[in-house]
Parts: sequence; C-alpha cells; structure tokens
Amino acid sequence: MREIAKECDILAGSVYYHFKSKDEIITEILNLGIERVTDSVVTALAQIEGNASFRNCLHAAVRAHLQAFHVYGDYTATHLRNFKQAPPDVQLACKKARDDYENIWIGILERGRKDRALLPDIDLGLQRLLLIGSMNWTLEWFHPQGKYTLDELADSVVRMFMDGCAVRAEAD
Amino acid sequence: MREIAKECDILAGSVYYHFKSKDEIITEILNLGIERVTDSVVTALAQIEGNASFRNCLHAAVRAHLQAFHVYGDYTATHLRNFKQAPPDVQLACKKARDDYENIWIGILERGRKDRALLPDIDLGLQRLLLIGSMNWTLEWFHPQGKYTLDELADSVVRMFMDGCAVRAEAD
DNA sequence: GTCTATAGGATGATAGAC
DNA sequence: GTCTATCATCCTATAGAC
Repeated sequence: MREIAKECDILAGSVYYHFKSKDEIITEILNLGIERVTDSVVTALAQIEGNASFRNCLHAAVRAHLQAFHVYGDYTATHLRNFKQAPPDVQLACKKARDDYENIWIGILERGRKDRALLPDIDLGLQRLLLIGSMNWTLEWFHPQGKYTLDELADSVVRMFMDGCAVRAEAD
Repeated sequence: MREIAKECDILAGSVYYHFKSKDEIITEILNLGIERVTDSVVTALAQIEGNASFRNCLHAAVRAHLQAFHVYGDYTATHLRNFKQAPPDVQLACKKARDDYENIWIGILERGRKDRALLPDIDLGLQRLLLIGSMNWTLEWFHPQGKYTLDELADSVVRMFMDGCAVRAEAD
C-alpha cells in the first residue's frame, strides 16, 4: 500500500479514501486485465473482413491476445501472473469476466470446427487450454525487444496449433 | 518462517540452525524442483528402447515433464510458479540447473530435426519455448483427478506440437 | 481529499540459555 | 538442536484533524 501511495504522491492512509481495502484494489486490477484483453481480441476480430478464413481469424485473435500483455497491458500481465495466487473471493469476483473471455475462444474454435478447418476428432476444450497456455507462458520468457518480434511469435503459435512441426509422410 | 517451523514441530528461530536465511531455503527448494523434473525426464528417456522413434521419445519426455509437477512434484510445481518472482540472486543460483534442463529439450528437438521428423524451416528455439509453455501453463488449470487424465494431456500436447489441429487439404 | 498518528499484528532474524 | 525472548521493521487499516 505504501508503494502504491508513493506512486500517487500521497501517503498510505489516504489510499483508503479511494478503496475500502487492498483486496478491492487487486480485484479492480485483475478485472481491468481481463477487460483489456477482451477488448483487444474483440476489436481485432471486428476489424477483419466478414469472409476471412478461420485461420485468419485465429491469427488475429492470437496476435491480439499476445499484444494485450506484451505491448500495452500491465493489467493483463498482472492478471495472468497473479490470478491463481489471489484470495478466493478476489478470484470469485473475476469469474464472470473470465468466463466471458473464455467463451470468445470457445466460439473461435467452434467456428473452426464448423468450417471443417479443424479436425473433427480432437477435444477442442483441451486444445484451447493448450493453445492459450502456450501464449500465456510467454510472459515468462518473451521480450518484445528481444530475439523474436511479437509478429513472429504470433505466427509460430498459429503454425504450431494448426500445422504442427512434424514432417508429414509424402504419401498422405 | 513460522509456518515452515510449525510443519517441522519446532519454533521459527530454530530453523536458522539449519538455514542461514529464508532465501537459502527458497534457493534449495527451487533447485530441488529442477533436479526432480530433470531426473524424471532423463529416466523416462533412458527407459525407452534405443531405436525408438523421435515421436516416442518426445512423448516420453512430455509425459515425464508433466508428471514431475502434477503427480510427484511439489518442488517442481513450486519452481514453475515462483521462479520468476524470486529475488535476483536466488534466480542466479538456479541458472545452471535450468540451463542443463533446457539443454535436454534442445537435444530432443535437435535429434528430431536430424531424423527428419521435424520440418527443416521452423525455429526450434521458438517452438521449444511454446511447447514447454503449453505444458507449464497446465499448472493453472489441470487437475490429475479431473476431466482429463495426465496421459490424455500428454497425448494432446504431443499431437498439437507434431500434427496440429488443422484439416489438411486432401491434395497434399 | 489528504494529512498525522497510531492501533494491532505479522515478519525475518538474532542472542544466549539449556 | 531447540528453546525463550526479543529486536526492528514491515504491514493493512482506522480515527480524527485540516
């Protein structure tokens, strides 16, 4: 609380005029994090043409998700890093926003299946969690100014999810 | 420190007979975490036959990595969850063990390329980080007693990494 | 809306007895 | 090897003045 107050050039006690408790601050930060990444993905999807392929939609969503915490998003990065460690009632207060965001991804992948762009025999729930996991874990190692650009990262994520890395038998 | 001591049925001050500081305890826990997952993967790779395919090797390593923090591994899970937030000198004290473990995965994927099992034009460094990320993030959502078994999880990870989820054009 | 002042408790760590 | 006792500092939060 003292550090937060200092950043605002006030003293610790004064923060309690704006927020009832530390947990209320955390709740607001975590919810802002989900709102930002939701906005980022929704906006990206709205900007592509109506007849874009599933692959292009997926690519736009992946890029927007990654951008949300690597380029703009302190709130989103904080959400990803700290949600699991937050107190139970704080986690509960984020549930709706998290579910809404999850449903966006469920919708994206379901569309892929409907378009026959995704294999019919895979578990979309499991694949979705692995896809999002591969993106979220980039918080641990990716730096936008480093060896790879964010666009290269997004390309690789889509490519691994869609095509994999294996050499296919030529007789396929 | 008081909680750690309680778990050992001693008092907080007595812990300092065994460890110089809290950071020394953290360092030891984090290093144990890497040692355990390293052992798990090395053992799994040693147990498969010498002429096993790259895909089988990868599968064994993936399964061992996931087992290390979902079945046995409190130390490994703690490492994954807390390394990034640990003090700089603690992180430094884990560097060697982490590099050694990373090199195991680099070796696995390089073998895949040498065997022509992996596409020649992908960046193995980037793919490795995405693969490991998709596994490590399962800490956030996977429960061994839940909807999916650990074996199903391992299968899905390998399948996404190798084959992807996209329907391939039949004319390929 | 911010301040001063402080309550009430937790924290990491130490000194010296046993 | 563990204890008692404690230091010095940190923390979240509150009450009341300005």
